[in-house]
Order: sequence, then C-alpha cells, then structure tokens
Amino acid sequence: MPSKARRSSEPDSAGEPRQHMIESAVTLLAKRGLQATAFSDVLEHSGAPRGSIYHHFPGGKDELVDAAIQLAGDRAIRVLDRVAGQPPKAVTGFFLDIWRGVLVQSGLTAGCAVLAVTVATDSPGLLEHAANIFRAWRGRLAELYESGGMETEAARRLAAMTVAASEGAVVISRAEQSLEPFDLVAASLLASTP
Amino acid sequence: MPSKARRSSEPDSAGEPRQHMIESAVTLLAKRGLQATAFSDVLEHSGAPRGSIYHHFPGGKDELVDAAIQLAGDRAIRVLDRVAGQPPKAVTGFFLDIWRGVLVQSGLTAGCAVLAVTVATDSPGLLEHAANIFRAWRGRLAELYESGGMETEAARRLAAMTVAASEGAVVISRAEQSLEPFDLVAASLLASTP
DNA sequence: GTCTATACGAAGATAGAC
DNA sequence: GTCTATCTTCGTATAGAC
Repeated sequence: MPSKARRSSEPDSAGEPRQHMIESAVTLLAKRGLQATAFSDVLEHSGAPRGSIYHHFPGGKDELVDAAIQLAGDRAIRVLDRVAGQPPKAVTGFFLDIWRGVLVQSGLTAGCAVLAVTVATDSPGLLEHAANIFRAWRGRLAELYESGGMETEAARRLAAMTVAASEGAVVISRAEQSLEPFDLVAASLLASTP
Repeated sequence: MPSKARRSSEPDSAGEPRQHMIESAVTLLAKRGLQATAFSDVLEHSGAPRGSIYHHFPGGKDELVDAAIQLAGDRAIRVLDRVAGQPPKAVTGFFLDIWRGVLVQSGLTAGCAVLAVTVATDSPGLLEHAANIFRAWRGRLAELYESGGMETEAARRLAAMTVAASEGAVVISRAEQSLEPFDLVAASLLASTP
C-alpha cells in the first residue's frame, strides 16, 4: 500500500500518526482555542514525531485545523445516526448528552472545537468550513425531527435552537465551572421539544 | 485632579484614553478573539499613544481584557434596565435584539467578547470574571422574567436558555455569514417565552 | 505622559541531513 | 519518514530618554 491516498474515513494503518494528530488537535482546540493550539502542543499531545508535521499536513496549520473540525463534525453526525427514528425529545436529549459528556469528561475544561475556530480564525476558508459543519448539524437534526413527526419549518427552527442552545450552554458552564447552567438550558430545551 | 483613582463608571476626562482603549478592546475581542487581539491592534484601533499602555494598564493584557469584558457585561445589563416591568416576551426580544444588532452592525464579523475570552483564556482569573458576567446576565434576566409574572424556577431556566441560545445563535450566524440561523433561534426562543 | 529601543520568548514555516 | 537547525515574524513586557 502506497504512502499517499488516504482520506478521513477509514482507519488506515499508514494514516495512524496523521489521524492521531488530528484527534489531538480536536481536543486541544476544544480546550485552549485556535491560536493557543500550537503545532508543538499537538505533537506533544499526540506523541507524533517532530519532523512529520509538514509531511502529513503540507498545508500547514490550516490543513490540520480543517481536518480537526471535520472530524468533530462527522463524529456528532455519526452519533446522531443512532437515534434515527426516535421521537424529537429523544433526539434533543441525545444531542445534549453529547455536549454534557464533553463537559463532564474534561472536567469542564473543554468545549466545541468548531465554535473555537469560528470565533478566532481569520481564514475565510476555515470559517466557511465551520459553517458547513453547523449547517450539517442543523440539517441532520431537522431531518430527524421531521421524521419524528414535526412539520418541516418547525423542525428547522428547533434544529437551529438545539445547536445554538447546546453551544451556548457549553460555553457558559465552562466559564462558571458548573453544570448548573447547562442543565437549566437542557431542561428548558427538552420542555420545548415535542 | 490627580492622575490615579478613576473607575469604570464615570466618563472621567482624565480617563478618556484609557476608556477609549477599553472600547477598542471590546470590539477587537468580539471580532478576532483573545489571542489575536494584540496591544498593537488596540493602540491602532483606538488611536492611543504607544507609550501609554503600561501606564494605563500596569497589569498588562489581562487587566485590559478584564476591563473590556466588564464593560461589555455592564453595557448589556444597562440596556436590560430599559425593559424592566415589561412582560417576559418583551425581555427576551430585547436581549435578542442586542445580539442581532452586534451581528448586523459588524456585517456578521463580530460576536460576544465574553464568549471569546471564555474559550481562549488560560487565566483562571479571567475565566472567573467571564463567569461573573454570565451569572449577572442570567440573574438579571431571571429577575425581569419573575417580575413579569413567571415562577422563580421557570424564570431561572428561561434566563439560562435566553443567554445560551443567544450566544450560540451569534456564533452560528457568524460562521454561516447569514442571519438565518439567528432568526430561526430567535423565533424558537420567543415561541417558548410566555 | 508619551516616546523609542530592545529584551525575551513563542510560533509557523522551510531546508537539508540522516 | 523523521530529525535538527534556522529564518522570520510577532507579541508581551521593560528600560530609559524626552
């Protein structure tokens, strides 16, 4: 098997170090933000060899960050596939659980990598990529809500609300170092989900 | 009038350059994020003299950022005072309008300075300060909701929801470069406000 | 109070050896 | 594929002149 030609989906053995670096980037972006996530941090965190950065990411930091938020985006979509066919309340609850898990598992030090990139990048390309991920989340949630019996427009509204409320709640709970605000938001959101 | 002893509330003439720098910091934090907001940017943006930074902010960047998010926090609280006594729906609508205004006036390039600091700082002091601002917003909204006729716990839940949904909606609309997601969230939030 | 000059460190990126 | 060395840029912060 040659050294090139691998894409993000399959856990190619040749892609292991690269994939590991991307995973580390997701974690670090979610914890420290975009500018504070240096290549050296990613190397240290992933245990990848120093000299391999520009081998795996010839496009530099932007390429690494791009891959990282793509991974974070895909992962949430894949998790949502598990609640296909369930009622809207279950869908909302599942999405909330993803983010509650991020907070709990990180000891309230991590948030959303896509959000972190959105508010700190000066690259139009990265911003557009972040937008695509938000759109994908909203779109997938809307589909699930609609197939759960909601009317199209109501599903679109609730999907936007679910993503926005979750993202905002994560930030607030992180700042306050407490799950209380997140749980208040979660209760409120579930109450307004059919 | 001596050179020291001024605080953030009154527009002291001796505090003009300092105040101007803080205003600029709020704008830049909201647009570019914490790490990308350099002193040099603040100087350029505010037109303040180079040599005056560490005169006005002996505590360095943290002191400037601290003052900036305090200003942003106070400002929102003060705006909310204008809807005291009105029904919950009006309160929610007013808070949403603040953030919609930020998006519109900046051409979808700015967001919330407090959020930007939260997801990018490594200073426990700054994080705690950001937390205080979120708590103040939630607290003030809850008061207003309660005096608008809501039960205490319901008011607390809705207040958390209003802040979280607004913050999240701003981020998503910024990424997508469109007011659509924000307006979907706003419609959804208003629909669930009594 | 405001200026210039500079120390100091960090980060991205590239080149070339192994 | 991985390494070290280096270039360059930039940001905070300080020192000392005006």
